[in-house]
Amino acid sequence: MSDLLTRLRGRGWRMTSQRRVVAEVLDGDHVHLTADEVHARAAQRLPEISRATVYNTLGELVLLGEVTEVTTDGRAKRYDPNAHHPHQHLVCSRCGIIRDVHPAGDPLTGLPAAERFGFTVTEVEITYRGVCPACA
Amino acid sequence: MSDLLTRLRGRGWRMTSQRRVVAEVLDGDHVHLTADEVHARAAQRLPEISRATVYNTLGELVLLGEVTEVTTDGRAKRYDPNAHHPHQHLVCSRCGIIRDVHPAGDPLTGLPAAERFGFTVTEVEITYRGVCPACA
DNA sequence: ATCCTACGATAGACAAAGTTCAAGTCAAGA
DNA sequence: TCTTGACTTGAACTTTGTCTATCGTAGGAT
Repeated sequence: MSDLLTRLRGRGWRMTSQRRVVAEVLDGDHVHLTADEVHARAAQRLPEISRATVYNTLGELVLLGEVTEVTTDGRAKRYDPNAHHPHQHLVCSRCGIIRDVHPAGDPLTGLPAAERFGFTVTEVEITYRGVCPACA
Repeated sequence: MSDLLTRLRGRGWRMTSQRRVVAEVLDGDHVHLTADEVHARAAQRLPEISRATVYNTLGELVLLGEVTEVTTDGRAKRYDPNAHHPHQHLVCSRCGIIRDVHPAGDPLTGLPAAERFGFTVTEVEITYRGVCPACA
């Protein structure tokens, strides 16, 4: 994710220790942390980091398109750093574990013109639900 | 939705004025109210109804499969009474209006076995996003 | 290398959405 | 009509997120 840090600096981001730590916490695939979880992990490295800063930084990363928000359970939003690889989510109804998945074809084409009601449709968000092997 | 009332009574529901009013507020298609909106409308007919009762009743209706929860914006959950007619949602990114839509085919088949990671997948929830004619 | 200053961080108050609980009320069967 | 357990109430509480005034500092200017 050092990629991300250089990309952000290139966009005029002022680099602070707080922002660096938040970006590092979000490193990797299949990461779907809530804001509080990001804060907890960031605080392990930088104990004095505040909740407000974590929220601010996450919000900026979303605006920059580096991270996407995912709401799978109507509770806290989760932050998914895998924003440059379009994907959907598969969630276990029992334990809540989340997997990134890739449906066949372009999900947007599944919606016929007659069902678009004049909307200009640009995005699809799909959540598949079921029971994971561990819970079965 | 008097159907609903008789169905519920048949399932042993104790019929109270509060529950009746909540069920009546949720009558109709293309209804996507938040719990607070349900409470506000219910309170027009039954001023002393409490928030807790509205939450309890909505939760029971969801458990009974009569209503589904929809989260389109990461804010309050919305309650969709159209649970017996499988459908998905199309949301305007500007004004937030929600339309029920029906994609072609069974959305579950869009996820190849290789992408299921051993899950038993039973549900799909799709949110299409775009700009509605009024906002364009 | 040091200084400036605007941008970022902080703590704490605030707000929105939802849950819990003890006490009171009432639907429906006897 | 009586009884009883299921239902409702309101207030306090929790969780998640936002706002604001103040303080600190990254990074360009000197």
